[in-house]
Amino acid sequence: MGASCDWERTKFTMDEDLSESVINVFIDLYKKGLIYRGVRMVNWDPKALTALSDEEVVHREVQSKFYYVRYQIEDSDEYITIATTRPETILGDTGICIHPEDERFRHLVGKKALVPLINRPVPFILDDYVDREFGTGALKVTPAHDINDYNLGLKHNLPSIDIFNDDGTLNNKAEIYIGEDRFAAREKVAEDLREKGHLVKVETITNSIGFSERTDEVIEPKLSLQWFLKMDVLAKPALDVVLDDTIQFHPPKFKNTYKHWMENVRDWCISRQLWWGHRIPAYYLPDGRYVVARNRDEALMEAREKIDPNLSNEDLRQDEDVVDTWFSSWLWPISVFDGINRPENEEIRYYYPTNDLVTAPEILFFWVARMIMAGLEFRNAIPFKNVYLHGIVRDKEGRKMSKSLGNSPDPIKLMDDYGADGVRVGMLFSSPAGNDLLFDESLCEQGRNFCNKIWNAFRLTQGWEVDENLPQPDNAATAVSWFDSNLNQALTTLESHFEKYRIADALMTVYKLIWEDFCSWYLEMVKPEYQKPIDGHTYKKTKEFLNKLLRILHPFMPFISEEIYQHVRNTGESESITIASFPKVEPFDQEITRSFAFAREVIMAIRNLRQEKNIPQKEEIDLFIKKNNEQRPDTTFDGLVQKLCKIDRLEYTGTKPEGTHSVIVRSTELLIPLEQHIDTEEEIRSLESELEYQEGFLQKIEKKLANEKFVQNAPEKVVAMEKKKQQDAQSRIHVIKSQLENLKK
RNA sequence: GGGCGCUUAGCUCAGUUGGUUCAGAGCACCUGCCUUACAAGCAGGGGGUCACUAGUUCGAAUCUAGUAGCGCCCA
Repeated sequence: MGASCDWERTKFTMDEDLSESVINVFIDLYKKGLIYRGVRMVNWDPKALTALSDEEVVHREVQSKFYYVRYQIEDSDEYITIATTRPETILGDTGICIHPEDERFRHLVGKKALVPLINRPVPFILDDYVDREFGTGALKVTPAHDINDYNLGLKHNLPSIDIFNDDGTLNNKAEIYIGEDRFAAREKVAEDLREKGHLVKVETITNSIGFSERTDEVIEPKLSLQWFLKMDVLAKPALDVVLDDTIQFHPPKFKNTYKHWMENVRDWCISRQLWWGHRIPAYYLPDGRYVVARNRDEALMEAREKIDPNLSNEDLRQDEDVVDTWFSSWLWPISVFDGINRPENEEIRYYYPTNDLVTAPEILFFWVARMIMAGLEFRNAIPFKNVYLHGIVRDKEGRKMSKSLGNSPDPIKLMDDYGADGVRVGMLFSSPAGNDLLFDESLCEQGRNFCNKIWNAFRLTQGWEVDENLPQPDNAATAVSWFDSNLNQALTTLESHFEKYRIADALMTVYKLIWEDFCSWYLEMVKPEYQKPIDGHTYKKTKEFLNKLLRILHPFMPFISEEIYQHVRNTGESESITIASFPKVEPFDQEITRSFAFAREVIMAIRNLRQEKNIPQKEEIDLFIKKNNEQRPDTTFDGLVQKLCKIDRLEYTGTKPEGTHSVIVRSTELLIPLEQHIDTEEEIRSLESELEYQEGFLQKIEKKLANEKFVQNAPEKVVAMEKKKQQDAQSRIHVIKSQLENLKK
């Protein structure tokens, strides 16, 4: 939605040059001895006839039968009972596992059990993997058909007997029911066990079964020959550059996660049984030997050279498998500029390394870590300096949005309802770096309202009639210099947020700058009276401010900022905001922003009083400001206070005039004449409660300052601040007290 | 089972490496306004023992340890 991309440069990992890079890298790593073939347990989908990644397997709790089967002990009348949900797999059993401390079975160690129906003798092994409480406490071990059994088998040197064909039917290793489907075989085996007296009982249990995300077929764990990439050599340098902050993660908490993974990294299984992808460049001979080469011709040459000079093209069969998609993605920062095939070309030298990578934490390992490895391995340089990890949008229940769950909001619908900018703002508002966010449409609504606000502010300025001959009123001049300072101050804050990758905070700064400072304050300050023109200078400055604000806003709201920019841009400026420069911080007057902060409090206090006393907006009132000791009053914003509060007469006074209601701001007393009866009793009550609060506050500070340890240990700045607070509180208390005295007279 | 993280207002979340009246934002809620850019708005308001317990410190939402819930990643 509104990304400013260079659409002339699109790339796909399956493009010819990028595919070539993948093949070249495969061959290079193979020659370095980093790629090898090995056996591994995969998630097999017998219907789709492919291995699946763990992410493509959906686990569901289902009702299953738990069969208790007894195995005879060899050369004995004794039996041992084991429990299983998959009785058909006993045909692939190669051991029985018992807990080393389980008294019930200790005497069986060294003996053998006979697998029922086929009478295969299998040994007992001892391992504390077994849960003594579960089932019967004895576990049948089928290394070829269960990942845990596979690991047990490896540990205890048990053979693997694979009894299934790829389509889930039994093969001749099963000895019986050859050609039957695994589920039909389960029924038949159970029936046979019952007939022969091996079935002790059947229970119902709930267990978790993996299903194929695509075919919904029950996943069969299957041993298969796969290609692997050794990780240790590649991981070490990739870990170092993150640990020493050559590459920085934002937020940095992901360093730990990364470290843990890189230190425990396992070899990367890079082959996939899919019909699409980059095909593995390995060519097999009929006897199973193979060569790895760029293409068929080179493979044939190499095979003739190394193996048999009489080989022909027909003798070679290319590996059916393809490489994992990440095996092309990890090259992206390099291959996108053809830096693998042409390492010295101009583009790769200009664009590599880049600055920032923006991605989700969930692919920190899959992708980010591997890009770093590839960068260091193939270019001897890191691919990027910063990694910004944004949150993942989840639904209200905290679930990841996914197509299969159907819980994603329809982005087109969202844009119809809130506009693309509105949706962007909604997303950005709730994206503190690295934390997930629960999707909430009300944030998009907020974004839409913001668009509306900006548009209306623009409409207001458009509607103004400009009179170039009109001199600039003082109020407008003050407003302009205040907003100019305020804008630059906000820009400073904004820069610091950007530097720290705090995008949501940056947006909030812009949001408040536009909505509160520009719309609610500045525009109200300079707005001419109804049907009167605005002076040329103020108009020009206002248009400049708007122009600047749009450029600041553009990264967050590209569409509306461009639309309005086209109306306010000056001749000679960039023709599109997408290429306009971001405003730079200019020196600003902090004095005026401080002075405004006070004026703002005064204005708010008066508005408050109006509301409390039900004084209509339109009715003009007078304001007396009691002179504060010997201090010189700051009158910079007096005119604007008058304008924004509809004050007819504003005067400084030494004493409180009759019939005025008093409001205290900081330690200044504001006195407003009220025609209606002034409830002295109530005023006294409210002043007394204010006095109580201020005295409590003062007490707290004085206690702190009386504490020698505090004065000694705290930084000077903090102590000075406390002293300032003390003074302020004291003078406020003084004002309240004298006011109370007046009232009680 | 291993690792990482979370718990702050009714809801969704900030709180920038312990110190301004620091307890915040938006939404929701309440009050008053159809004020001439904007009711998708304006001006105000209420609301939290910062999960719990103990510690470190002059000072803790922030640091340490434990407890209780919850989430994610990898097995």
